[in-house]
Amino acid sequence: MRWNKLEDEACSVARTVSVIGDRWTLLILRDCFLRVRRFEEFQARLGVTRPILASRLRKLVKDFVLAKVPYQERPLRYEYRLTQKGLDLYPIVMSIVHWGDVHMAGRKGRPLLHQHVNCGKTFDPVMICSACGEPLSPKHVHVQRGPGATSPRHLPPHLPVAEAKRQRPARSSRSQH
Amino acid sequence: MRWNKLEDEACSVARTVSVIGDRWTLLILRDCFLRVRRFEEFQARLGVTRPILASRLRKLVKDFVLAKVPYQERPLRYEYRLTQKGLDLYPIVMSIVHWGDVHMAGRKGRPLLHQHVNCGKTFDPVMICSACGEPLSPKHVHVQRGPGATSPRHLPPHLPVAEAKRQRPARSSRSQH
DNA sequence: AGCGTAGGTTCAATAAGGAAACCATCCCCA
DNA sequence: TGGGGATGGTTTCCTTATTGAACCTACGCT
Repeated sequence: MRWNKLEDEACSVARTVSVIGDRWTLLILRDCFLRVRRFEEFQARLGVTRPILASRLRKLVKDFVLAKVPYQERPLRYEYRLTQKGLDLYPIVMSIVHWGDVHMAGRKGRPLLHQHVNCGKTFDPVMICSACGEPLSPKHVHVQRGPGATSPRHLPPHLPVAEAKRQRPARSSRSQH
Repeated sequence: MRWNKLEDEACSVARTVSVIGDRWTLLILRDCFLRVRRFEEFQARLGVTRPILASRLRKLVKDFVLAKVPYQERPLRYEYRLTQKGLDLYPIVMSIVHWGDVHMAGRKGRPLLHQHVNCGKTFDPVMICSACGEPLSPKHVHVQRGPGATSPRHLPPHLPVAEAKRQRPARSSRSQH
C-alpha cells in the first residue's frame, strides 16, 4: 500500500500516521515542543541528514502542523513554529515521552522531568475520560461505529460488517453467496 | 544516524520511537487494541505485505510489547497479544486517534466513537496533570534535567549545558541528592 | 575580494519496502 | 496415499527511500 493512500482511509489512526507516522517527524516534533525552531538547530540536535530534514519540514508545513514565519529580513530567514494544529499534538508527544520514561528508562532514571507551572509539582501525564473524569483503561472502552465509518476494513472485528450493508438497500435480487 | 542507535539515546521520545515509530507498527497496534490477534487477520485488515508484517510482529515480540501465545496445538498456532507493556501504549494510541478525529475527520465525521463502559457516555480522551488534575497545555509545562540526562544534545536549548558539568565533581559527602 | 552564516539542493551508493510466488505443517477426507 | 485447505510465514526480484558528502545561493562583514 502506498503512503499517500493512508490519508484517504476511514481511520483516524491511519490519517494521523500519514502526517506524523515517521521516525524523524516525531523527533522533529519533540524538538518543536522544546522550542527548537531553525533548520540548523534541528539538524545539529537530531543528527538527521539535511535532505530528510528539509523534506519532513516541508511536509509538516504542507499539512499545517508547522508554519514558516520570517524572523529576519535581508537575508530573509524563516523559522518553523507549531500551529494550533501542531500544538494539539502535545498529548501524543507527552504520552510517548511517558511510555519511554516508564518502560525504556535506564537504571539512571528518566532523562527529563516535567514540572506543571500551574501547581509547581513534577508530574506525569494521565489520560482521563472527558465525561466522567476517570482514568482510561483499554478494557473499559467500547468502540462503536461513527458517522464517518465507511470501509468495514477498519472497523473492530466485533462490530458486524452486516451493519455496513444495511446502509445500501439498492439490491433487489439477493445474489447468492 | 542508524536506527539501532536510537534506542541508546538519552531521550524517552527516541527510545519509544525506536520501538513503535514506524507507520505499520502503529497500525498494527491500533488493531491490537481492537482485539485483532492473528497474522492472517492483521494482513487482511492492514493490507500490509507479509514480509513486513512478519518483521514488525517479530520486533514487537522482541521488545515485549506483544507476546506470542499458543491458541491451539496440533497444528501449533500462535496469536499475538498485548503484554502489560503493550497495554500501556493505550494513551499513545488514543491520543493519535483523537488528533485524527479533531483534525483529519472528513465532513462525514469521525469513523469511530468511544464509549466509556464505567459511565456509559461517549467521550474524548483528556490529558491531565497527575499532581493537580488540571488539563495539560504545552505552555504550562516546564522541562527540567532528570537523573538520566547525559548528552546535552537532547536537552531543551533553554537548559544550560553547564549544568551537566556541575554534576561531574566526584562527591564524597552527600550521597543522595 | 574573501570569508562566514543560514538554509537549503544535487548526486551516487546503500538500505528498506512492495508484489507475487513459494514453502512447511498439520488436519481432514476419499 | 494422495489431494486440498488453513495458517503462518520465507524467497525472489524490483522499485523507492535514505544516507553522506559535496555543492549552491543570498546576504553581511571586514
